[in-house]
Formats: sequence, structure tokens, C-alpha cells
Amino acid sequence: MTEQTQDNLSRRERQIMDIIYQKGSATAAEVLDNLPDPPSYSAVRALLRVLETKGHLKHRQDGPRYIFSPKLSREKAKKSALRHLVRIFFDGSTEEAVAALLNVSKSELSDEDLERLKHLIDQAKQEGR
Amino acid sequence: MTEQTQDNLSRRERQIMDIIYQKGSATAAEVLDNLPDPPSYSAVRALLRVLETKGHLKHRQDGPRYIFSPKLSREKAKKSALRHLVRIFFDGSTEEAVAALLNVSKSELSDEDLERLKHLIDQAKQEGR
DNA sequence: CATAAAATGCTAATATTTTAGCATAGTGCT
DNA sequence: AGCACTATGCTAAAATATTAGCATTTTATG
Repeated sequence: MTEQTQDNLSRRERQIMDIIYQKGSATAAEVLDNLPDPPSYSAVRALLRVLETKGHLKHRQDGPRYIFSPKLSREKAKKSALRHLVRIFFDGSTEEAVAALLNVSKSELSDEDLERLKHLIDQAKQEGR
Repeated sequence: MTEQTQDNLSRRERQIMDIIYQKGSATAAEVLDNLPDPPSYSAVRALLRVLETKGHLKHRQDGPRYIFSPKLSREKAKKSALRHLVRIFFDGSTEEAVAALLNVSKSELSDEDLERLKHLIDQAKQEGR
């Protein structure tokens, strides 16, 4: 089984995967709406077909249209993306990554959010054993 | 001034930028060593030249060779990458992102690390006002 | 100081990506 | 049922990315 990461995606393919991961699933029209410098509708469909052939997407039919979703679950893609980020930008240090994350968006976090996070850390401590 | 994000990079270009961000800086030979499915040396150099032309890299001379480094500081690239990740995979929720991060690598975090993180959270609380 | 080794720059071929166009089929509304 | 609308599939052209080769320059070593 070849695990699919983002690493073999062309630029457009990656943009499309991002959109679909963000939305959970999407139709060709929705993808088009969210693409930067959008190409034609049929170009989008061609790309979706390619991505499906390569095993990155699957689709189900919904009335007249296809709804595309990632073949690799969002959960797994998340983890993979996080690991990649931590490796590239934080020398593998989760701690630094968390710190940076807090720093980037501390203004958006309420006291309650922060309390919950401390709680999560305590849990991690428990489970660490 | 056009801020450069990863969004306009081709596959190889992105792979190279990742390597250089990870190492901080790198020579053509080092980039080659770290590329998956490595092409020829001269292909790598051509790509580095392209990346420099596009404004993603700069270089300084070190004896006989060029040492390439990102034009956008690692700091800024980090932030940008984090924001992107949070948006795509966590519906914009920093809290969830932190939680996932803790979860992915809780086994690697010592009690001391976790304590430090709680400390960081407390600091964020202070500065939140 | 001569020569091998290791850089670079440039260029042109090749491969891949990206695109639009056109033919066709299914839906839904009146 | 007929028609407009919105899908899809396929294909081939165009644009871009990727690659290797070769000429040249610089550096280091014997």
C-alpha cells in the first residue's frame, strides 16, 4: 500500500487537495470557486480526474454531480502535515511548534481556550506513562 | 513588495525550499543529497537559479561555492505555514491544532517539556490583555 | 605552476502540467 | 415531452517545469 503524501503533487493538484481537505469534500464547481487564478471549469475537472486516478481522491455521485473527497482521511493527512511542519520548521521539536502556534494566534484565544489547553497538557502527562 | 508564499512553487521548487528551510541554508550539493528521486546536479543548479530569480532564495559566496538561503526569513515562513495548516486542517482553530500536535507526539514530550508548555500558556494569558 | 576536481552559467531537449474545446448524458422545470 | 442547464469524458494544444549536457571559471593539491 503506497501511502499518499502531498509530496508528489503538482502545484494545481496541491491547491485542489488543500481545498478539498479544508471543506471536507467538494464538487468541481466548488473547487473552481476556491482556486486562485482559476482556470476553466473543464481544466478543473481534468485535474480532479487525474487526482482520482493517482489515488488521492475518490468521488461519490450526488444527483447530477460528483462529490470528491480525499482518499486519505483528514485525520491522517493532518498528522502527516503536522509532522512535516515540525520537521521542516522546528527541527523536530513539538514543544517549539506549540509555542509558535500559541504565539501566532494568542490574540484569538480566550482564557477558556487556554485553560482547556492546560487541561490537555495534563492529560498528555497522564498518558505519558 | 510581493510576499512570497509556497503557493506558487512547482513540485521540485517546493521540495528544495523545504530542504533549505530545514537546514537553514544549503549548497547545491547538499540540496541534491536531500532531494527525493534526485535529478542531476546541473538540474538542481538550474532550479536554484530559478528560485533565486523568482525571489525565493538568495545566495552568498563561500569560497568556491554558493550557499543558498531563503529570502523570506524562517520566522515568517513558519508563521505562514502554521496559519495555512490551521486553516486547512483545523477550521482555523488554534486550539484544535495544539491538541493535535500534543497528540501526535506526546510520547516524545517529557514532563519538563509539558511543564514548560503550561508556562507558555500562562504567559499567553498574561499578554492576552 | 600545472593539472585535476569541483564549482558555475547557459541552453536546448524532454517530460509533465495545465488548459480549453467539444461531444454527450442526465436533471428538472413548464 | 421538450428545452435549458449543468453535469461529465475525452482529447489535443499550449504553457511550464524539469532535466542533462557542455563550455567556462575557480579552487585546491601535488
